[in-house]
Amino acid sequence: MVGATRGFSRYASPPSPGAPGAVATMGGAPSAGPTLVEVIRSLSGSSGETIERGKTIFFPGDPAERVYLLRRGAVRLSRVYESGEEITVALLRENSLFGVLSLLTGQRSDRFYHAVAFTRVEMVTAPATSVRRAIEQDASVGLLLLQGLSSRILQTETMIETLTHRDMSSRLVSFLLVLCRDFGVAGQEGITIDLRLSHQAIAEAIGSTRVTITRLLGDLRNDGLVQIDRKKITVFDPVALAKRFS
Amino acid sequence: MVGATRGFSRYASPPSPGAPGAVATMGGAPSAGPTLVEVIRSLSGSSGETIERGKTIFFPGDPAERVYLLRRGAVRLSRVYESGEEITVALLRENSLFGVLSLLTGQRSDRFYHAVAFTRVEMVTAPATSVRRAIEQDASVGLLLLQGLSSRILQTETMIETLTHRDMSSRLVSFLLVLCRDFGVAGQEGITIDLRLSHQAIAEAIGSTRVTITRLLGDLRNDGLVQIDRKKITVFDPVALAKRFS
DNA sequence: CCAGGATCAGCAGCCAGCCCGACACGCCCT
DNA sequence: AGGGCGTGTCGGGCTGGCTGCTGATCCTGG
Repeated sequence: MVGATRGFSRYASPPSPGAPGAVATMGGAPSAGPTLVEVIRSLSGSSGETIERGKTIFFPGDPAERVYLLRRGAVRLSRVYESGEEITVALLRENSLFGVLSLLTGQRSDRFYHAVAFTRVEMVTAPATSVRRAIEQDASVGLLLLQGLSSRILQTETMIETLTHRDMSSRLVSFLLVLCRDFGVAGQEGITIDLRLSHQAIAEAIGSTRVTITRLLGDLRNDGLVQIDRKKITVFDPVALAKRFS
Repeated sequence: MVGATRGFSRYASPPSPGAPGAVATMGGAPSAGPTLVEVIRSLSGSSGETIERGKTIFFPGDPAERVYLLRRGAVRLSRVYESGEEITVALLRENSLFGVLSLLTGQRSDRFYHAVAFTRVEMVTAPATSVRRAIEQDASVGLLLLQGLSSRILQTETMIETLTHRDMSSRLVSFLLVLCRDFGVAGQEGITIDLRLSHQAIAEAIGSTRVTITRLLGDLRNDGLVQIDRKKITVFDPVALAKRFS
Protein backbone atom coordinates (compact mmCIF):
# COMPACT_ATOMS: atom_id res chain seq x y z
CA MET A 1 0.00 0.00 0.00
CA VAL A 2 2.97 2.25 -0.56
CA GLY A 3 2.06 5.55 -2.12
CA ALA A 4 -1.55 5.37 -1.12
CA THR A 5 -1.63 8.91 0.11
CA ARG A 6 0.27 10.14 -2.87
CA GLY A 7 -2.09 8.35 -5.16
CA PHE A 8 -4.97 9.81 -3.24
CA SER A 9 -3.94 13.35 -3.95
CA ARG A 10 -4.39 12.81 -7.65
CA TYR A 11 -8.12 12.75 -7.17
CA ALA A 12 -8.78 15.73 -4.99
CA SER A 13 -8.42 19.49 -5.28
CA PRO A 14 -10.28 21.17 -8.08
CA PRO A 15 -8.54 24.37 -9.13
CA SER A 16 -9.60 26.85 -6.51
CA PRO A 17 -12.15 28.90 -8.37
CA GLY A 18 -11.21 32.40 -7.53
CA ALA A 19 -7.46 31.97 -7.58
CA PRO A 20 -5.71 34.12 -10.11
CA GLY A 21 -3.97 32.28 -12.88
CA ALA A 22 -5.78 29.11 -11.97
CA VAL A 23 -5.16 27.76 -15.44
CA ALA A 24 -1.64 26.54 -14.72
CA THR A 25 0.55 29.58 -14.71
CA MET A 26 3.62 29.40 -16.83
CA GLY A 27 6.57 27.72 -15.25
CA GLY A 28 9.63 29.74 -14.42
CA ALA A 29 8.76 33.41 -14.36
CA PRO A 30 5.48 33.86 -12.48
CA SER A 31 4.22 35.80 -15.50
CA ALA A 32 2.97 39.02 -14.01
CA GLY A 33 0.70 39.41 -17.05
CA PRO A 34 -3.07 39.24 -16.91
CA THR A 35 -4.86 35.93 -16.53
CA LEU A 36 -6.94 34.43 -19.25
CA VAL A 37 -10.12 35.45 -17.49
CA GLU A 38 -9.05 39.04 -17.38
CA VAL A 39 -8.11 39.00 -21.02
CA ILE A 40 -11.39 37.59 -22.17
CA ARG A 41 -13.34 39.79 -19.84
CA SER A 42 -11.66 42.85 -21.25
CA LEU A 43 -12.47 41.70 -24.77
CA SER A 44 -16.09 41.13 -24.01
CA GLY A 45 -16.71 44.41 -22.30
CA SER A 46 -18.99 42.78 -19.78
CA SER A 47 -17.75 41.30 -16.56
CA GLY A 48 -19.33 37.94 -17.20
CA GLU A 49 -22.59 36.10 -17.58
CA THR A 50 -24.57 33.87 -15.30
CA ILE A 51 -26.62 31.02 -16.67
CA GLU A 52 -29.16 29.06 -14.70
CA ARG A 53 -28.95 25.32 -14.38
CA GLY A 54 -30.48 23.59 -17.36
CA LYS A 55 -30.40 26.55 -19.72
CA THR A 56 -28.77 26.20 -23.11
CA ILE A 57 -25.62 28.15 -23.89
CA PHE A 58 -25.59 27.30 -27.55
CA PHE A 59 -27.52 24.96 -29.78
CA PRO A 60 -26.22 22.77 -32.55
CA GLY A 61 -26.53 24.78 -35.73
CA ASP A 62 -25.86 28.11 -34.08
CA PRO A 63 -23.09 30.09 -35.72
CA ALA A 64 -19.76 29.60 -33.98
CA GLU A 65 -18.27 32.96 -33.38
CA ARG A 66 -17.52 33.24 -29.69
CA VAL A 67 -15.11 31.61 -27.33
CA TYR A 68 -16.23 30.71 -23.83
CA LEU A 69 -14.34 30.36 -20.60
CA LEU A 70 -16.15 28.64 -17.81
CA ARG A 71 -15.55 30.40 -14.51
CA ARG A 72 -17.78 28.56 -12.15
CA GLY A 73 -19.98 25.52 -12.36
CA ALA A 74 -20.12 22.80 -14.97
CA VAL A 75 -21.16 22.71 -18.60
CA ARG A 76 -22.26 19.67 -20.51
CA LEU A 77 -21.35 19.37 -24.17
CA SER A 78 -23.47 16.85 -25.97
CA ARG A 79 -24.36 15.59 -29.36
CA VAL A 80 -28.02 15.35 -30.26
CA TYR A 81 -29.39 12.77 -32.63
CA GLU A 82 -32.54 12.68 -34.71
CA SER A 83 -33.74 9.86 -32.53
CA GLY A 84 -33.84 12.30 -29.67
CA GLU A 85 -30.99 10.50 -27.95
CA GLU A 86 -28.36 12.74 -26.49
CA ILE A 87 -24.86 11.64 -25.62
CA THR A 88 -22.48 13.62 -23.48
CA VAL A 89 -19.15 14.39 -25.07
CA ALA A 90 -17.65 16.33 -22.19
CA LEU A 91 -18.44 17.58 -18.72
CA LEU A 92 -16.44 20.76 -18.44
CA ARG A 93 -15.08 21.94 -15.15
CA GLU A 94 -14.10 25.37 -13.97
CA ASN A 95 -11.53 27.20 -16.03
CA SER A 96 -12.23 25.16 -19.13
CA LEU A 97 -12.25 26.77 -22.52
CA PHE A 98 -15.01 25.82 -24.88
CA GLY A 99 -16.43 26.87 -28.21
CA VAL A 100 -12.96 26.45 -29.64
CA LEU A 101 -14.38 25.54 -32.98
CA SER A 102 -14.71 29.23 -33.63
CA LEU A 103 -10.97 29.63 -33.33
CA LEU A 104 -10.25 27.10 -35.98
CA THR A 105 -10.76 28.96 -39.22
CA GLY A 106 -11.94 32.33 -40.25
CA GLN A 107 -14.79 30.72 -42.13
CA ARG A 108 -18.21 30.90 -40.69
CA SER A 109 -18.99 27.53 -39.18
CA ASP A 110 -21.78 26.11 -37.11
CA ARG A 111 -21.82 24.51 -33.71
CA PHE A 112 -22.47 20.83 -33.73
CA TYR A 113 -22.66 20.39 -30.01
CA HIS A 114 -25.36 21.30 -27.61
CA ALA A 115 -23.91 23.22 -24.65
CA VAL A 116 -26.06 23.40 -21.58
CA ALA A 117 -25.42 24.63 -18.08
CA PHE A 118 -25.20 21.53 -15.93
CA THR A 119 -25.18 23.65 -12.79
CA ARG A 120 -25.60 27.35 -12.34
CA VAL A 121 -22.77 28.69 -14.44
CA GLU A 122 -20.64 31.78 -14.48
CA MET A 123 -18.61 32.38 -17.57
CA VAL A 124 -16.95 35.00 -19.70
CA THR A 125 -17.12 35.09 -23.47
CA ALA A 126 -15.49 36.98 -26.29
CA PRO A 127 -15.77 37.03 -30.08
CA ALA A 128 -13.23 34.75 -31.72
CA THR A 129 -12.00 37.55 -33.93
CA SER A 130 -11.14 39.70 -30.95
CA VAL A 131 -9.32 36.82 -29.35
CA ARG A 132 -7.23 36.35 -32.45
CA ARG A 133 -6.37 39.98 -32.53
CA ALA A 134 -5.45 39.91 -28.87
CA ILE A 135 -3.05 37.07 -29.49
CA GLU A 136 -1.33 38.95 -32.24
CA GLN A 137 -0.88 41.93 -30.00
CA ASP A 138 0.22 40.07 -26.91
CA ALA A 139 1.87 36.71 -27.31
CA SER A 140 1.31 35.76 -23.69
CA VAL A 141 -2.40 35.51 -24.46
CA GLY A 142 -1.55 32.82 -26.95
CA LEU A 143 0.33 30.93 -24.29
CA LEU A 144 -2.58 31.08 -21.90
CA LEU A 145 -4.98 29.77 -24.51
CA LEU A 146 -2.54 27.06 -25.44
CA GLN A 147 -2.40 25.83 -21.90
CA GLY A 148 -6.14 25.87 -21.66
CA LEU A 149 -6.50 23.80 -24.77
CA SER A 150 -3.77 21.39 -23.76
CA SER A 151 -5.48 20.64 -20.53
CA ARG A 152 -8.77 20.19 -22.40
CA ILE A 153 -7.09 17.59 -24.58
CA LEU A 154 -5.78 15.65 -21.63
CA GLN A 155 -9.16 15.77 -19.96
CA THR A 156 -10.87 14.55 -23.08
CA GLU A 157 -8.42 11.73 -23.53
CA THR A 158 -8.93 10.39 -20.04
CA MET A 159 -12.60 10.30 -20.95
CA ILE A 160 -11.75 8.13 -23.93
CA GLU A 161 -9.85 5.87 -21.62
CA THR A 162 -12.94 5.57 -19.49
CA LEU A 163 -15.12 4.72 -22.43
CA THR A 164 -12.96 2.00 -23.89
CA HIS A 165 -13.43 -0.12 -20.82
CA ARG A 166 -15.52 -3.03 -21.81
CA ASP A 167 -17.72 -3.81 -18.89
CA MET A 168 -19.98 -1.18 -17.46
CA SER A 169 -18.71 -1.69 -13.96
CA SER A 170 -15.21 -0.62 -14.94
CA ARG A 171 -16.53 2.26 -16.96
CA LEU A 172 -18.53 3.59 -14.10
CA VAL A 173 -15.62 3.33 -11.71
CA SER A 174 -13.33 5.06 -14.15
CA PHE A 175 -15.89 7.79 -14.72
CA LEU A 176 -16.32 8.37 -11.01
CA LEU A 177 -12.57 8.80 -10.68
CA VAL A 178 -12.58 11.33 -13.49
CA LEU A 179 -15.34 13.21 -11.75
CA CYS A 180 -13.37 13.16 -8.51
CA ARG A 181 -10.46 14.70 -10.32
CA ASP A 182 -12.51 17.36 -12.02
CA PHE A 183 -15.23 18.10 -9.49
CA GLY A 184 -14.09 16.52 -6.27
CA VAL A 185 -13.84 18.40 -3.01
CA ALA A 186 -11.97 16.64 -0.26
CA GLY A 187 -13.89 16.18 2.98
CA GLN A 188 -13.50 14.20 6.15
CA GLU A 189 -15.02 10.99 4.84
CA GLY A 190 -13.51 11.14 1.39
CA ILE A 191 -14.01 13.03 -1.81
CA THR A 192 -17.39 14.40 -2.68
CA ILE A 193 -18.30 15.04 -6.29
CA ASP A 194 -19.72 18.50 -6.31
CA LEU A 195 -22.46 17.87 -8.85
CA ARG A 196 -26.08 16.81 -8.75
CA LEU A 197 -25.87 13.73 -10.91
CA SER A 198 -28.93 11.78 -11.88
CA HIS A 199 -28.44 8.18 -12.90
CA GLN A 200 -29.77 9.16 -16.28
CA ALA A 201 -27.08 11.79 -16.71
CA ILE A 202 -24.36 9.32 -15.86
CA ALA A 203 -25.81 6.84 -18.30
CA GLU A 204 -25.77 9.42 -21.07
CA ALA A 205 -22.16 10.20 -20.35
CA ILE A 206 -20.77 6.70 -20.38
CA GLY A 207 -23.08 5.10 -22.91
CA SER A 208 -25.23 2.96 -20.70
CA THR A 209 -28.77 2.95 -19.41
CA ARG A 210 -30.37 4.31 -16.33
CA VAL A 211 -31.24 0.91 -14.93
CA THR A 212 -27.72 -0.41 -15.20
CA ILE A 213 -26.28 2.63 -13.47
CA THR A 214 -28.75 2.22 -10.65
CA ARG A 215 -27.74 -1.35 -10.12
CA LEU A 216 -23.99 -0.74 -10.30
CA LEU A 217 -24.08 2.27 -8.03
CA GLY A 218 -26.10 0.19 -5.61
CA ASP A 219 -23.41 -2.47 -5.67
CA LEU A 220 -20.69 0.09 -4.96
CA ARG A 221 -22.68 1.47 -2.09
CA ASN A 222 -23.34 -1.96 -0.63
CA ASP A 223 -19.65 -2.66 -0.78
CA GLY A 224 -18.98 0.46 1.23
CA LEU A 225 -17.05 2.26 -1.47
CA VAL A 226 -19.31 5.21 -2.08
CA GLN A 227 -22.11 7.05 -0.42
CA ILE A 228 -24.94 8.90 -2.09
CA ASP A 229 -26.83 11.66 -0.44
CA ARG A 230 -29.33 13.64 -2.41
CA LYS A 231 -27.63 13.05 -5.75
CA LYS A 232 -24.22 13.92 -4.41
CA ILE A 233 -21.75 11.08 -4.59
CA THR A 234 -18.97 10.69 -2.06
CA VAL A 235 -16.09 8.39 -2.82
CA PHE A 236 -14.58 7.20 0.44
CA ASP A 237 -11.27 6.07 -0.95
CA PRO A 238 -10.41 6.55 -4.61
CA VAL A 239 -7.51 4.15 -4.38
CA ALA A 240 -9.75 1.39 -3.11
CA LEU A 241 -12.29 2.25 -5.76
CA ALA A 242 -9.63 2.02 -8.43
CA LYS A 243 -9.04 -1.59 -7.46
CA ARG A 244 -12.56 -2.28 -8.64
CA PHE A 245 -11.57 -2.61 -12.27
CA SER A 246 -12.46 -6.04 -13.44
CA MET B 1 -31.30 11.35 -50.84
CA VAL B 2 -30.65 15.05 -51.09
CA GLY B 3 -27.17 16.07 -50.10
CA ALA B 4 -25.69 12.63 -50.62
CA THR B 5 -22.73 13.94 -52.53
CA ARG B 6 -22.24 16.75 -50.11
CA GLY B 7 -22.31 14.30 -47.23
CA PHE B 8 -19.87 12.14 -49.08
CA SER B 9 -17.25 14.81 -49.24
CA ARG B 10 -17.07 14.99 -45.47
CA TYR B 11 -15.34 11.64 -45.43
CA ALA B 12 -12.66 12.00 -48.08
CA SER B 13 -9.59 14.15 -48.58
CA PRO B 14 -6.89 13.87 -45.99
CA PRO B 15 -4.91 17.07 -45.81
CA SER B 16 -2.50 16.80 -48.72
CA PRO B 17 0.75 16.04 -46.95
CA GLY B 18 3.17 18.33 -48.67
CA ALA B 19 0.89 21.30 -49.00
CA PRO B 20 2.09 24.37 -47.16
CA GLY B 21 -0.11 25.50 -44.33
CA ALA B 22 -1.99 22.25 -44.35
CA VAL B 23 -3.12 22.89 -40.78
CA ALA B 24 -6.06 25.07 -41.67
CA THR B 25 -4.60 28.39 -42.64
CA MET B 26 -6.07 31.37 -40.93
CA GLY B 27 -9.14 32.77 -42.57
CA GLY B 28 -8.94 36.13 -44.24
CA ALA B 29 -5.36 37.03 -44.95
CA PRO B 30 -3.52 34.03 -46.37
CA SER B 31 -0.87 34.59 -43.69
CA ALA B 32 2.35 34.78 -45.62
CA GLY B 33 4.19 33.70 -42.46
CA PRO B 34 5.93 30.37 -42.04
CA THR B 35 3.96 27.20 -41.48
CA LEU B 36 4.00 25.30 -38.25
CA VAL B 37 6.28 22.66 -39.71
CA GLU B 38 8.80 25.25 -40.71
CA VAL B 39 8.70 26.83 -37.30
CA ILE B 40 9.26 23.61 -35.44
CA ARG B 41 11.86 22.45 -37.89
CA SER B 42 13.82 25.63 -37.35
CA LEU B 43 13.62 25.17 -33.59
CA SER B 44 14.86 21.62 -33.70
CA GLY B 45 17.81 22.27 -35.93
CA SER B 46 17.29 18.99 -37.74
CA SER B 47 15.04 18.66 -40.73
CA GLY B 48 12.99 15.88 -39.22
CA GLU B 49 13.07 12.29 -38.04
CA THR B 50 11.89 9.07 -39.54
CA ILE B 51 10.59 6.26 -37.38
CA GLU B 52 9.95 2.75 -38.56
CA ARG B 53 6.57 1.12 -38.14
CA GLY B 54 6.17 -0.36 -34.70
CA LYS B 55 8.93 1.61 -33.01
CA THR B 56 8.18 3.56 -29.88
CA ILE B 57 8.38 7.35 -29.94
CA PHE B 58 8.03 7.76 -26.22
CA PHE B 59 7.22 5.48 -23.31
CA PRO B 60 5.00 6.16 -20.35
CA GLY B 61 7.24 7.52 -17.63
CA ASP B 62 9.58 9.32 -19.99
CA PRO B 63 10.05 12.98 -19.17
CA ALA B 64 7.76 15.22 -21.21
CA GLU B 65 9.85 17.97 -22.68
CA ARG B 66 9.34 17.93 -26.40
CA VAL B 67 6.50 18.72 -28.71
CA TYR B 68 5.91 16.60 -31.78
CA LEU B 69 4.34 17.36 -35.10
CA LEU B 70 3.45 14.39 -37.22
CA ARG B 71 4.32 15.02 -40.84
CA ARG B 72 3.60 11.73 -42.48
CA GLY B 73 2.08 8.47 -41.38
CA ALA B 74 0.08 7.65 -38.27
CA VAL B 75 0.93 7.50 -34.58
CA ARG B 76 -0.95 5.55 -31.98
CA LEU B 77 -1.27 6.96 -28.48
CA SER B 78 -2.19 4.34 -25.96
CA ARG B 79 -2.47 3.68 -22.30
CA VAL B 80 -0.79 0.61 -20.90
CA TYR B 81 -2.10 -1.30 -17.89
CA GLU B 82 -0.41 -3.61 -15.48
CA SER B 83 -2.49 -6.42 -16.89
CA GLY B 84 -0.63 -5.94 -20.13
CA GLU B 85 -3.75 -4.68 -21.80
CA GLU B 86 -3.28 -1.67 -24.01
CA ILE B 87 -6.03 0.64 -25.09
CA THR B 88 -5.75 3.16 -27.87
CA VAL B 89 -6.54 6.71 -26.92
CA ALA B 90 -5.93 8.30 -30.30
CA LEU B 91 -4.84 7.47 -33.79
CA LEU B 92 -3.13 10.61 -34.97
CA ARG B 93 -3.11 11.62 -38.57
CA GLU B 94 -0.77 13.79 -40.55
CA ASN B 95 -0.25 17.30 -39.27
CA SER B 96 -1.35 16.43 -35.77
CA LEU B 97 0.42 17.89 -32.79
CA PHE B 98 1.19 15.59 -29.92
CA GLY B 99 3.16 15.56 -26.73
CA VAL B 100 1.15 18.58 -25.66
CA LEU B 101 1.56 17.65 -22.03
CA SER B 102 4.95 19.31 -22.19
CA LEU B 103 3.32 22.60 -23.07
CA LEU B 104 1.15 22.60 -20.03
CA THR B 105 3.37 23.76 -17.23
CA GLY B 106 6.98 24.54 -16.71
CA GLN B 107 7.21 21.75 -14.18
CA ARG B 108 8.87 18.59 -15.16
CA SER B 109 6.20 16.03 -15.86
CA ASP B 110 6.15 12.53 -17.22
CA ARG B 111 4.42 11.00 -20.18
CA PHE B 112 1.60 8.72 -19.32
CA TYR B 113 0.90 7.56 -22.82
CA HIS B 114 2.76 5.17 -24.98
CA ALA B 115 3.36 6.67 -28.43
CA VAL B 116 4.26 4.27 -31.17
CA ALA B 117 4.62 4.63 -34.90
CA PHE B 118 1.61 2.93 -36.40
CA THR B 119 3.09 3.23 -39.86
CA ARG B 120 6.43 4.51 -40.99
CA VAL B 121 6.43 8.00 -39.62
CA GLU B 122 8.05 11.29 -40.48
CA MET B 123 7.88 13.98 -37.87
CA VAL B 124 9.54 17.09 -36.55
CA THR B 125 10.09 17.79 -32.88
CA ALA B 126 11.20 20.68 -30.73
CA PRO B 127 11.77 21.31 -27.03
CA ALA B 128 8.73 22.77 -25.33
CA THR B 129 10.76 25.61 -23.92
CA SER B 130 11.88 26.71 -27.37
CA VAL B 131 8.33 26.57 -28.60
CA ARG B 132 7.22 28.84 -25.80
CA ARG B 133 9.95 31.29 -26.57
CA ALA B 134 9.04 31.23 -30.25
CA ILE B 135 5.46 32.10 -29.40
CA GLU B 136 6.53 35.05 -27.36
CA GLN B 137 8.61 36.34 -30.20
CA ASP B 138 6.12 35.77 -32.94
CA ALA B 139 2.45 35.68 -32.07
CA SER B 140 1.51 34.01 -35.34
CA VAL B 141 3.22 30.87 -34.07
CA GLY B 142 0.77 30.85 -31.20
CA LEU B 143 -2.09 31.03 -33.63
CA LEU B 144 -0.79 28.10 -35.61
CA LEU B 145 -0.43 25.98 -32.52
CA LEU B 146 -3.84 26.99 -31.35
CA GLN B 147 -5.40 25.82 -34.55
CA GLY B 148 -3.52 22.57 -34.34
CA LEU B 149 -4.78 21.93 -30.85
CA SER B 150 -8.32 22.96 -31.66
CA SER B 151 -8.50 20.48 -34.44
CA ARG B 152 -7.03 17.85 -32.16
CA ILE B 153 -9.84 18.49 -29.70
CA LEU B 154 -12.51 18.10 -32.31
CA GLN B 155 -10.92 14.90 -33.52
CA THR B 156 -10.76 13.52 -30.03
CA GLU B 157 -14.33 14.37 -29.30
CA THR B 158 -15.64 12.60 -32.36
CA MET B 159 -13.82 9.58 -31.00
CA ILE B 160 -15.78 9.93 -27.78
CA GLU B 161 -18.92 10.02 -29.82
CA THR B 162 -17.88 6.78 -31.42
CA LEU B 163 -17.22 5.11 -28.12
CA THR B 164 -20.47 6.00 -26.43
CA HIS B 165 -22.39 3.96 -28.95
CA ARG B 166 -23.70 1.01 -27.10
CA ASP B 167 -23.63 -1.84 -29.52
CA MET B 168 -20.41 -2.87 -31.13
CA SER B 169 -21.82 -2.77 -34.61
CA SER B 170 -22.53 0.95 -34.31
CA ARG B 171 -19.18 1.58 -32.74
CA LEU B 172 -17.34 -0.12 -35.49
CA VAL B 173 -19.27 1.72 -38.18
CA SER B 174 -18.65 5.01 -36.45
CA PHE B 175 -14.98 4.23 -36.07
CA LEU B 176 -14.64 3.34 -39.72
CA LEU B 177 -16.16 6.68 -40.64
CA VAL B 178 -13.69 8.46 -38.40
CA LEU B 179 -10.88 6.60 -40.09
CA CYS B 180 -12.23 7.56 -43.49
CA ARG B 181 -12.18 11.17 -42.44
CA ASP B 182 -8.66 11.01 -41.04
CA PHE B 183 -6.95 8.50 -43.27
CA GLY B 184 -9.23 8.07 -46.25
CA VAL B 185 -8.06 8.44 -49.80
CA ALA B 186 -10.80 8.63 -52.38
CA GLY B 187 -10.60 6.10 -55.19
CA GLN B 188 -12.84 4.84 -57.93
CA GLU B 189 -14.71 2.33 -55.83
CA GLY B 190 -14.98 4.41 -52.71
CA ILE B 191 -12.74 5.53 -49.92
CA THR B 192 -9.79 3.44 -48.89
CA ILE B 193 -8.40 3.74 -45.39
CA ASP B 194 -4.70 4.15 -45.84
CA LEU B 195 -3.62 2.03 -42.88
CA ARG B 196 -2.77 -1.58 -42.28
CA LEU B 197 -5.31 -2.38 -39.63
CA SER B 198 -5.38 -5.72 -37.91
CA HIS B 199 -8.60 -6.73 -36.25
CA GLN B 200 -6.72 -6.71 -32.98
CA ALA B 201 -5.75 -3.06 -33.45
CA ILE B 202 -9.33 -2.08 -34.15
CA ALA B 203 -10.48 -3.95 -31.09
CA GLU B 204 -7.98 -2.11 -28.91
CA ALA B 205 -9.18 1.19 -30.26
CA ILE B 206 -12.88 0.74 -29.73
CA GLY B 207 -12.85 -1.45 -26.66
CA SER B 208 -13.86 -4.75 -28.10
CA THR B 209 -12.23 -8.05 -28.88
CA ARG B 210 -10.56 -9.44 -31.89
CA VAL B 211 -13.19 -12.10 -32.48
CA THR B 212 -16.06 -9.67 -32.44
CA ILE B 213 -14.37 -7.34 -34.90
CA THR B 214 -13.78 -10.26 -37.23
CA ARG B 215 -17.42 -11.18 -37.14
CA LEU B 216 -18.75 -7.66 -37.59
CA LEU B 217 -16.37 -6.80 -40.39
CA GLY B 218 -17.42 -10.01 -42.06
CA ASP B 219 -21.04 -8.91 -41.83
CA LEU B 220 -20.26 -5.55 -43.38
CA ARG B 221 -18.37 -7.22 -46.18
CA ASN B 222 -21.14 -9.71 -46.84
CA ASP B 223 -23.58 -6.84 -47.04
CA GLY B 224 -21.44 -5.22 -49.72
CA LEU B 225 -20.56 -2.15 -47.70
CA VAL B 226 -16.83 -2.59 -47.39
CA GLN B 227 -14.03 -4.49 -48.99
CA ILE B 228 -10.87 -5.71 -47.34
CA ASP B 229 -7.73 -6.38 -49.23
CA ARG B 230 -4.58 -7.24 -47.35
CA LYS B 231 -5.58 -5.32 -44.21
CA LYS B 232 -6.65 -2.26 -46.15
CA ILE B 233 -10.29 -1.42 -45.79
CA THR B 234 -12.26 0.24 -48.54
CA VAL B 235 -15.60 1.80 -47.76
CA PHE B 236 -17.71 1.84 -50.87
CA ASP B 237 -20.17 4.46 -49.75
CA PRO B 238 -19.79 6.21 -46.42
CA VAL B 239 -23.31 7.53 -46.57
CA ALA B 240 -24.73 4.06 -46.97
CA LEU B 241 -22.47 2.84 -44.19
CA ALA B 242 -23.68 5.60 -41.92
CA LYS B 243 -27.21 4.23 -42.25
CA ARG B 244 -25.95 1.14 -40.51
CA PHE B 245 -26.35 2.62 -37.08
CA SER B 246 -28.75 0.52 -35.15
C1' DC C 1 14.90 -18.24 -52.50
C1' DC C 2 12.97 -21.01 -49.37
C1' DA C 3 11.68 -22.59 -44.70
C1' DG C 4 10.06 -21.70 -40.46
C1' DG C 5 7.82 -18.94 -37.08
C1' DA C 6 4.76 -15.43 -35.83
C1' DT C 7 0.92 -12.86 -36.55
C1' DC C 8 -3.73 -12.60 -38.39
C1' DA C 9 -8.39 -14.18 -39.85
C1' DG C 10 -12.25 -17.01 -39.42
C1' DC C 11 -15.52 -20.43 -37.01
C1' DA C 12 -18.30 -22.55 -33.22
C1' DG C 13 -20.29 -23.16 -28.64
C1' DC C 14 -21.01 -21.50 -24.10
C1' DC C 15 -22.34 -18.29 -20.83
C1' DA C 16 -22.97 -13.78 -18.58
C1' DG C 17 -23.60 -9.02 -18.57
C1' DC C 18 -26.63 -5.73 -19.85
C1' DC C 19 -30.48 -3.76 -22.58
C1' DC C 20 -35.50 -3.57 -22.66
C1' DG C 21 -39.98 -2.95 -20.84
C1' DA C 22 -42.70 -2.45 -17.02
C1' DC C 23 -44.04 -1.06 -12.44
C1' DA C 24 -43.99 0.85 -7.68
C1' DC C 25 -42.29 4.11 -4.48
C1' DG C 26 -40.30 8.40 -2.65
C1' DC C 27 -38.77 13.06 -2.97
C1' DC C 28 -38.93 17.68 -4.57
C1' DC C 29 -41.01 21.56 -6.52
C1' DT C 30 -44.83 24.08 -7.66
C1' DA D 1 -51.97 18.00 -2.88
C1' DG D 2 -50.46 16.59 -7.05
C1' DG D 3 -47.45 15.91 -10.81
C1' DG D 4 -43.07 15.03 -12.45
C1' DC D 5 -38.74 13.39 -11.98
C1' DG D 6 -35.57 10.31 -10.01
C1' DT D 7 -34.67 5.80 -7.80
C1' DG D 8 -35.11 0.83 -6.94
C1' DT D 9 -36.51 -3.93 -8.69
C1' DC D 10 -37.76 -7.99 -11.55
C1' DG D 11 -37.47 -11.20 -15.69
C1' DG D 12 -36.83 -12.26 -20.37
C1' DG D 13 -33.97 -12.19 -24.18
C1' DC D 14 -30.02 -11.33 -26.89
C1' DT D 15 -25.68 -9.29 -27.86
C1' DG D 16 -21.14 -9.96 -27.49
C1' DG D 17 -17.13 -11.63 -24.69
C1' DC D 18 -14.33 -16.00 -23.78
C1' DT D 19 -12.07 -20.42 -25.06
C1' DG D 20 -10.14 -23.37 -28.25
C1' DC D 21 -8.82 -24.54 -32.87
C1' DT D 22 -7.64 -24.31 -37.89
C1' DG D 23 -6.00 -22.34 -41.95
C1' DA D 24 -3.96 -18.22 -44.34
C1' DT D 25 -0.61 -14.67 -44.73
C1' DC D 26 3.35 -12.04 -43.73
C1' DC D 27 7.97 -11.44 -42.31
C1' DT D 28 12.59 -12.78 -41.38
C1' DG D 29 16.81 -15.01 -41.41
C1' DG D 30 19.55 -18.64 -43.11
